[in-house]
Amino acid sequence: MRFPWQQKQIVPTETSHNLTEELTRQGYRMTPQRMMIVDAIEHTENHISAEDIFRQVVAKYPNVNVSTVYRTLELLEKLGLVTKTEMGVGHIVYHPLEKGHHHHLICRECGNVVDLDESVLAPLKESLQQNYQFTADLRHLGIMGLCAECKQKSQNKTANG
Amino acid sequence: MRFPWQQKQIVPTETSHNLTEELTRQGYRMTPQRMMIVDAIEHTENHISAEDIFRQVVAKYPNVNVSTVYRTLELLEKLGLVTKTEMGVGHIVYHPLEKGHHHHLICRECGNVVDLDESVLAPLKESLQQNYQFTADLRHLGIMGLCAECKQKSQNKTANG
DNA sequence: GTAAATATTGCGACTAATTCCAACTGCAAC
DNA sequence: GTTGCAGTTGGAATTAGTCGCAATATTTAC
Repeated sequence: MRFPWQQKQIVPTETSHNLTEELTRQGYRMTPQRMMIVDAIEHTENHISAEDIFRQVVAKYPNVNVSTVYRTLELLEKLGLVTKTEMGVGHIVYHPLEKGHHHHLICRECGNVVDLDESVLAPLKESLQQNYQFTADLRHLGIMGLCAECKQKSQNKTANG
Repeated sequence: MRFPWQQKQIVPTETSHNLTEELTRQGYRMTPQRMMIVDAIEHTENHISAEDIFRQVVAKYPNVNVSTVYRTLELLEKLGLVTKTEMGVGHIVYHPLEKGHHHHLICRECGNVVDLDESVLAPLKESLQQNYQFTADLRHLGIMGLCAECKQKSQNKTANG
């Protein structure tokens, strides 16, 4: 019998190479649980919640515990391998740093998320440094607001009603 | 016998006039619970957490329920009377809008909070509107980072160790 | 006054996330 | 092999916050 983590699909793939290698290189163990968690993170299009990771891992190995997922995410974040982003109050998602870190514009009406290039926040970071001697950590930012479409709609509503 | 909410100190004061008046003006009831909650919000120097509000209210009236605090805060926020700010992931605080809305620079080392004038974020808001047609809601923003002092310290540590 | 309608509250169940601790794993030293 | 130990895990308990619902309070209509 093969245990789930011994199956082909959860052996580290090309894309998971970075996270796995970095973990082992720094003296951490690549346990089956961590393999499955890393795999889930790296096979997501963009970002993924802790809950979703847990769901995926549990499907392969039902005994895994949520706290293991959170601990692994905490470790990966500490090592600078994944980014934690707050997408609106209370909704936290993760994504691997190798895919580049950017920000998110989240529409509070339709929930749509638009990625924002890091450079847009550079002037703000500069200004905070200059005027407040504060080194802002702007790697994980979710900015709430209204997209053009929803703003249009809400203006129509006000005008008509 | 007088119930706690009938005591002088929780009758709406000068500063709580706005919130109380606005609530009643819009057809909401000023219940003893709401009086105590509003009172806590308005007698704080700057901002206050839901938990702290609950602690204060419970001290006067032990039967009050947490959910009442959260519901009242939700209502006040909906009416635009208080602002909800995320001070670092997972730590949410509230403050009355009448005291002016500003932003916060939160040092992740020492935890110090520096208030930031709204105008500093105006260029960013402008740029998001221009380049992304996105109307950013930047009223409640807590920016994490390192203050000058802690940055100095961390650089020394790296240099010596 | 009472009755009906509505607003608000308390309670208990639930979720996401964290923390503590005892048990387990892998590895090096003997 | 087995001992010791740091790293890691599972499970149970805890925390902040949310939700549905029945009970209560207030307002309005009579």
